[in-house]
Amino acid sequence: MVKITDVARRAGVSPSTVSYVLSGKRSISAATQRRVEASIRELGYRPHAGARALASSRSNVLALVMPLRSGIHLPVQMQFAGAVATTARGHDHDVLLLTQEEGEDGLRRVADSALVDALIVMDVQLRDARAPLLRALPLPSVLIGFPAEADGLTCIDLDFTATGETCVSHLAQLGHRCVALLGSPPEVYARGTGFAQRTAAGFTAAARRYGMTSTVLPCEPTRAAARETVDRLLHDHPDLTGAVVHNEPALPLLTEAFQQAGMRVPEDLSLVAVCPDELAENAAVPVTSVAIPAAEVGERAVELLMAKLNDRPVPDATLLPPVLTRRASTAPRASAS
Amino acid sequence: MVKITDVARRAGVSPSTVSYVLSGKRSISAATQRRVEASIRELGYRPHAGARALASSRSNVLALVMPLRSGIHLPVQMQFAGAVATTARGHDHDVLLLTQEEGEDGLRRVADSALVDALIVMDVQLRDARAPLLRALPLPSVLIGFPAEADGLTCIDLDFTATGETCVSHLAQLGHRCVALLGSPPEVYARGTGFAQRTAAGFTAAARRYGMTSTVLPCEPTRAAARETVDRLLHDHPDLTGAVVHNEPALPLLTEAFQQAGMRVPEDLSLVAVCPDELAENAAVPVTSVAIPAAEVGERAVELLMAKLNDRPVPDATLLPPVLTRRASTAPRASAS
DNA sequence: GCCATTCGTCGAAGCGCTTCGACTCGAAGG
DNA sequence: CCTTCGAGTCGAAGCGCTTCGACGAATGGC
Repeated sequence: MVKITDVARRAGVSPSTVSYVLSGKRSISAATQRRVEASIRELGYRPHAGARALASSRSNVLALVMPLRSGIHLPVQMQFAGAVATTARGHDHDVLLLTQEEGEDGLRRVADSALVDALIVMDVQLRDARAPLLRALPLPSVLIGFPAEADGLTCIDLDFTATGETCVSHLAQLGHRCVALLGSPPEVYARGTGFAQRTAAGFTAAARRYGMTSTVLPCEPTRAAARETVDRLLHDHPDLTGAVVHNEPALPLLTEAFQQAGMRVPEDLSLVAVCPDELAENAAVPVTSVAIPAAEVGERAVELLMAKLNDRPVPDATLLPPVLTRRASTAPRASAS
Repeated sequence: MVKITDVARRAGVSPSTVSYVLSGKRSISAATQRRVEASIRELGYRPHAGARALASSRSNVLALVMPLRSGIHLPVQMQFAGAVATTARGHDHDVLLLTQEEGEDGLRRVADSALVDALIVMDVQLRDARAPLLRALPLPSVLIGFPAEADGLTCIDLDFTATGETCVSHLAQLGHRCVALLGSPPEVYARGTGFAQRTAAGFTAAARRYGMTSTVLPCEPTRAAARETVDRLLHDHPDLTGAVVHNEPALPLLTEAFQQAGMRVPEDLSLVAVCPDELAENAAVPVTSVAIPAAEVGERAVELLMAKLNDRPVPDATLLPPVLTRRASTAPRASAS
């Protein structure tokens, strides 16, 4: 194994000089710099991560806590993880994978043992037991999603309230007057997953503002539940012409259910989804949708963390604006039926 | 930060004794052991990972190289990653996430800097550029999948040859005489992804052995391609009564295409899939399938790595036997049509 | 009852790096 | 011309842990 003293000897300098070339923390003459860099290259030197961490008390590793229980749409998570890993590498950091299961102890463990410098926590619930812990830890962290009590924490997510509004607004502009939000299964709401509530709130508020009739219904991602939900919805609101689906796995099932109930998309019913673009594009009828900007969230999360690690100030809350892409599933309301 | 000397002082022993209690590398009297453990608990001591890595030249971290390009079925990957993380934790190791993109340099980097003790590489291709590197590295590694030249490497995967055979065998026992394998898109075969070839080989060999007529066709995961593939297949083999699908995203599309072509499942066509159980169970008609044992592969991969780290001998190749689960999509061939 | 072990513990020497103070040298300032 | 300063470099002191050899005490064999 080649070490810093080897590099130093070959370059005719002291180890500390090599270190300073590497870190840039002191000025080095151009000539020395060149010699040292050549020496590093020729020997294929790579600093020992442990030694570096010990001496500098920086491990250059971020922890990423992922919900490996399925449920949340996987592709979104993968995109997110990929963006985190890639962005972290761009800042000379690596990513340690922690599972949700490890819970608070896991966070404490990697923090106390100085395995990582900072934490990214995904799938944050409204009442998340990890929130107080993260506040107390000496390590910087970024949460994906917002707990009920977010002060003192740095959080980032798609702006779901605005997302609900955007969907309604799009339908309103097309002339729709009676709309519904088909959301996540009841247990997601019960679990207190903030985004579900927020979308519903934005949806309802915007509908009221536009003077539209609106309903919010949860929906299990099964064929039967989709069928039943749609039937009930159409029974209660026979003049329904617009629907927003915020439930990825149920999207195809609901589409199918609407069609079986005699509603053609988009002729009789305009459909907007909140889901990854990929899914919206590949549906039988491409669906107008607000994308989940997973990659951007991941990238921004890492940037926030890097800022915090370098004592740069960061905003407490980062809400990414929703972007609605029009596809074939929405159309102006048939003027007079 | 509480360190080993603090623990030692409070327990009335030397730091080395604390270290030996922690590692169990020397015998310690029960009384001392108890005092030290109490001291550790009371102070909430956690060894500094960097210091430990430096002194012991063991980081207790495994690298997991994941293909974050999508394509391969995501849920399978997630299950796999989850199993790796969980099993690693069971052996007191953590998992560092590397993306496929980082390629060989990434492997070299984490190896040379002693960031990790061992490597798990997913999505191995038949002609994988990383194979020679892994052979040369001083770190133990396990590959998920088999490269063409596998000697000197430790590999693990589902036994795809046996999988192809198992599917045929199941169909044969049900009386089918003319069967087809609908596989991955052509580019997967071209890329040299071993598992596709191996399934086809097992399938073809078994069909010959049973004296059955057999065909192998690739299929793109699009509605149009599925339609076309099925039409061609039925045109060329009008007496087809059994099909094996080894292409997760195309499974629903192919099922649909068969039905549109007038083949009811399982009355007219018995369908076997090679796919995660979850997918097979939730199809419109639950599909008889050979599961991809992602979790088991992940777990076994870590176990293999741990064995290698402890200088225990391990087999070069581990092939997990396929397990076929009967569901509603296969039935005896209609005796006389 | 004496020597040879074994058991349990300690002290000290690193592991490879960063960083702080100190030092040298040449340029700038009075 | 002497002082002051900054740029550039070095040496040494750790960072917190593991591990090796050594040592005293207890044990067992003869």
